[in-house]
Amino acid sequence: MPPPYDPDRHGPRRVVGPGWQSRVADLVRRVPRGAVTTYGDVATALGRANVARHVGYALAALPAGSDVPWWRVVAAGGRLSLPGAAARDQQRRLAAEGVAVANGRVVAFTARRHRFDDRAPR
DNA sequence: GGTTTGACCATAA
DNA sequence: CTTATGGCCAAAC
Repeated sequence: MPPPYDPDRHGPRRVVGPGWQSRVADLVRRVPRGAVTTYGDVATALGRANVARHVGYALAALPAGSDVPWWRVVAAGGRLSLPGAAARDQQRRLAAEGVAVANGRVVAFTARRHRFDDRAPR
């Protein structure tokens, strides 16, 4: 039996059905070092352009120590939309791989934006 | 059932 | 550049 879900420790569990979490994770894993993508791009690549928010929820639920580079996912326009201290953590992680962030925005966002060439099945 | 809450987004002013 | 608004979806309450 899995332990009971604890929103305080795992964040909001807002998914778009079974498999959503892992499909988001698999896609984000493909974003290479030094590149970024957006919640909307991930949602679109998964065939659900209207559930960008749930991409964020899925990432928020990742276990600590996950191999998923969640910090490479930013909001539209290259903005960092994480609450409070988490945004600084994300900025630090991005900087560690050469992605500069200034005033809450990824510098040269368009150039660093990753394109999901092959789209995923619905 | 209804209301609130978000790691969102596009658009308008 | 900024804020405001409406739309969106699913879980929590």
